[in-house]
Amino acid sequence: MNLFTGCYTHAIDAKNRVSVPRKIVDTLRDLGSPEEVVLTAGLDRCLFLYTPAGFEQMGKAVESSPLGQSSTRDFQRNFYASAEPCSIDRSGRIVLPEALKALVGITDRVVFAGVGQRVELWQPETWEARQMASRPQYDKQATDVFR
Amino acid sequence: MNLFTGCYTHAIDAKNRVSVPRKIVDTLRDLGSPEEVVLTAGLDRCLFLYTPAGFEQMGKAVESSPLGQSSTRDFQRNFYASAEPCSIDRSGRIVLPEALKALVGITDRVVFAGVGQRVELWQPETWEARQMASRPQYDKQATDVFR
DNA sequence: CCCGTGAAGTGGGATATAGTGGGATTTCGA
DNA sequence: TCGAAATCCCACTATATCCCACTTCACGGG
Repeated sequence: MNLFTGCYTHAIDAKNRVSVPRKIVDTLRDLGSPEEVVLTAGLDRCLFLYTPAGFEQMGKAVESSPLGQSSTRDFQRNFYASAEPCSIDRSGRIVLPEALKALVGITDRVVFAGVGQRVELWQPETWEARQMASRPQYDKQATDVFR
Repeated sequence: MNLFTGCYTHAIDAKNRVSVPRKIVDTLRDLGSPEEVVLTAGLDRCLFLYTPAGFEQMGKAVESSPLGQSSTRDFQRNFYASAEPCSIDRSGRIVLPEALKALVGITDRVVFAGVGQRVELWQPETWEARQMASRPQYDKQATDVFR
């Protein structure tokens, strides 16, 4: 399946390395990018992880927003300037850039959350809190989608 | 027939494996997915089981929502992060992810309930209670369903 | 009526691999 | 040329996966 799913918590070692969950790597392979990803500042205090192709496509959406608005320009700056390509080494790990770690408060462990077209990286505590807070609305919204 | 029906109770072993009822597997084969399914958090404290195709179709409804809304992002997170593809091994079993088991209180046995387009997985006691509670209103519910 | 056959569900041991840690080597800047 | 840092490479462990065997039950034939 070519969608990211599942939720996995992995440890970050002293060299800022973290294993990419096997299931995520499998999906990356299905998407044609088994060893290159792009990490960038996400929304709600997390990082977004895309395939290079997925990142470019997301970029198109950003481009099409009206440049006239200063908020658009600010967003573009964050989106592009904080983006970093990362390669997956032969033991299935990436190195988390220090700047991105600091940006979302990731310290020694990270949650990989598959979210369809993208993967999100969270500090475990932040992820937990966010899930707790949003779950009550989930059932309500879900009735429109499930059948 | 390409609709899921019937109700079966199976044991979960020490490795979190559970046999998929033969009748369910037959329907999966008719739907063109004899050995891959997607498990996800359902409604009313049960899990939903779909074919990969069925799951992706639901994803389409999710994709069309605006990423700009934080409620959309939260919904996507719940929907995708709680989903796991599972493969059916050669003895007809799947492994139930620990997180999903915990989410709906499944312990050592599970009820497979065929519900048309999907299959539901329940903790037996929860299933029983739900059936008990809703049975008396069956006739009344029918007025909402058939019209 | 009894036994043979096969399929469905279950249990357990052997093997593979995902995740992690640490040392060695290379690269880059001073 | 030297030192620090990043990268590469190998090793270990816990867990997941594969594979085989057993049991129970339904069915059918002798």
